[in-house]
Amino acid sequence: MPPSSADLLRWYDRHRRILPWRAAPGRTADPYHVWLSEIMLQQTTVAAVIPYYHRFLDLFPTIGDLARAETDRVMAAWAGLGYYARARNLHACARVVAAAGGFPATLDGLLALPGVGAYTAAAIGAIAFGLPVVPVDGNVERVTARLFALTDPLPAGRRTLARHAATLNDSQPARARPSDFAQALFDLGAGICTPRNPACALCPWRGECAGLRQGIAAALPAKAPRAARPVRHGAHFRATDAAGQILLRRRPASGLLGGMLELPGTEWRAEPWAESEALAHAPLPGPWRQAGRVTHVFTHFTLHVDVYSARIGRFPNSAAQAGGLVFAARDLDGLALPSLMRKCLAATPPDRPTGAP
DNA sequence: TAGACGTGGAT
DNA sequence: TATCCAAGTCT
Repeated sequence: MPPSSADLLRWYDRHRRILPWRAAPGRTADPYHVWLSEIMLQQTTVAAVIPYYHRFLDLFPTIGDLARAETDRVMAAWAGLGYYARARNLHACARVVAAAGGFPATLDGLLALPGVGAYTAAAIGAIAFGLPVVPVDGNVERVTARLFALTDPLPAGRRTLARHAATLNDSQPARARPSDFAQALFDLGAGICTPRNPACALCPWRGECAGLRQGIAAALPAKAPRAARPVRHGAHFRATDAAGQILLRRRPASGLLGGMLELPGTEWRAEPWAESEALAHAPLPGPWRQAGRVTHVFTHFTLHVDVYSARIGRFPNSAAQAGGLVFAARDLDGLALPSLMRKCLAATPPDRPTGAP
């Protein structure tokens, strides 16, 4: 027997989560709010997103404000959230949408926007425009795998999962409330059908769940084993001048931490850097001392950074010519510094000026 | 298709 | 401490 969308919606009406980007019952959400939240929520927890979401709406109340903002302001507001291509695409998308006078209300139109893939297009379509589609995110994959007892490991089994998920809204109650149905699936996955220790006894679909009936629900979806995470090493340099300014530079516009600021440093490679070797990459003559060591875990490698610190009287012009950017240390909070670089700065309190107490 | 792409919290 | 995980997209 297919799952009853009416049962899920009834459960949702009693248990739905209150979230800043959600419309009040019976109201339609603002497409700008839905889109902004969906981009932020990609591979990111609700708890991490909420403060960023509020800050963005404070800084950029409308998509026009976001479109007109300088890129670095957007990157700075995103700093710490990770996956910075999302911020670059967010800004590009805002410009496209603002120029067009609003979001497209079709799946194909949404899918053509920068940073909007199959999931996000469906989510915006269902939530903001009432399109009768099922957005398939990690929650919906998990619910679907368990409901139909689909045991093919991810990511290979993704096609099969999506095909089954697309049938979830086949019945009339779901079709009548596409926005609520999509969000009901999210809430079910986040609150009941959780990755570990699912609360099957409380599930509105417990009677129709093949995974529960077969006793395999908690083990689904199966996932292919992951590759081991390699280790890389780097060195970065914190130079502070007499005025309390520090020297930064801009990373390339694409790739890892693309478009963000960083302390000048070496490349990141498999072999550790000997001190003498690292110092050859210092942006200034020094004198440098190793002031800290930072470990940072990225998705696909672990990075160990030796952080060197030096206080010099005044930055030479050659530093700026080499792409160096000078900022007051007290302004660092508002800069486009990724978490890795904030760790490096926190690990190296600035050297005291000679003679200071 | 598989790998690149961040971060912080939970277990 | 180690591993997993979170409303994925792009190449």
